[in-house]
Amino acid sequence: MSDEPRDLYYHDLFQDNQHLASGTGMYNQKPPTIAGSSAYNSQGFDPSYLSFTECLQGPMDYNSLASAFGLSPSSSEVFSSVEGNPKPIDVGDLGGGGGGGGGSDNLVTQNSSISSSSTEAGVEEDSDKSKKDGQPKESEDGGESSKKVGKAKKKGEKKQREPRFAFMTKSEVDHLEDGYRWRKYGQKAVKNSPYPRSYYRCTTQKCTVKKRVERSFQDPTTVITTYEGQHNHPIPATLRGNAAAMFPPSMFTPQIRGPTFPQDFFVQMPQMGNQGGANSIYSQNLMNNPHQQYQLPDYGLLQDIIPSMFLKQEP
DNA sequence: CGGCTTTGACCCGCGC
DNA sequence: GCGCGGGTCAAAGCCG
Repeated sequence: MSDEPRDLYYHDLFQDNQHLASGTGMYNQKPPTIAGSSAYNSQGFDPSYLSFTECLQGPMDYNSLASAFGLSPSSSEVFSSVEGNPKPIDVGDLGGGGGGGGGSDNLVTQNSSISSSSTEAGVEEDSDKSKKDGQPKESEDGGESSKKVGKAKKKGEKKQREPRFAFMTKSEVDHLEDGYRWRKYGQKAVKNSPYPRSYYRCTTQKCTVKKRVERSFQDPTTVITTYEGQHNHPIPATLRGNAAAMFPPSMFTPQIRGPTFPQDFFVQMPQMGNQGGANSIYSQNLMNNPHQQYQLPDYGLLQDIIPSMFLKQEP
């Protein structure tokens, strides 16, 4: 394990605003002002960006994403810049400082494989899934194990993950409404954290998107949500009129072409409201038009948030 | 009654 | 090889 698996970093806006202000490199930008607003355009935001949603369900590459966030397309630059920052944290630490520990596979490790092996991961993921989700209870052919989970998995086939991204929100509710329908399929205690981690799967057929939700043990008011995969469908129309209306159908043109999004990135949203509804709106706006001058009633301009997103890049 | 949550067990990768 | 921890399954229970 010499290949530094620190794939993912995030900037803790909640606690390190001051660092941001005096940070180095590209982070030497004004910290987001929730209530206020000022323009970040001058900071070099490129109008040619991709939406958050596109990250979820459409193809995109790191460079475009980077430029979208006003970061240099030069991955190494981004990386080093982040590295030198006040608080580079990998997702392992998020799970309540835990993960880091024994650490087995975390976002980081798993994704580094994606990063390095280019864009075929998605396919693998699918086939990998089909062994379970695809063929549910095959009943273990009544052979030996009657209750063992028949996980016939080919050895040698390394499990690959969909690209993921995570963001933090200040919220009292763990499961933030994001417009999609999720089914909880598991919950695990997080090592070194009093808060459990919940696992959700998109209930839409053939949609393999998953998400994990956990509360930061360092800041219990913060919820860490990690998405994995890309939605291949629009937001269920039945979901809160507001949410659905917010997304033009054209925005959901199926673009399942495998994970062309090679990296994980971590987004942190400052000061979310406490109500699911509020969070929902906020998130959705961000997801779809991260660079637009959305005026968020209680949280200020989205443009103030964008700079808080940042990327990582494995050299 | 269908869909969702809960929860214990199992699988698997990784570090020691 | 073993143990640990993360991730997933699936039966059972809950709820609208």
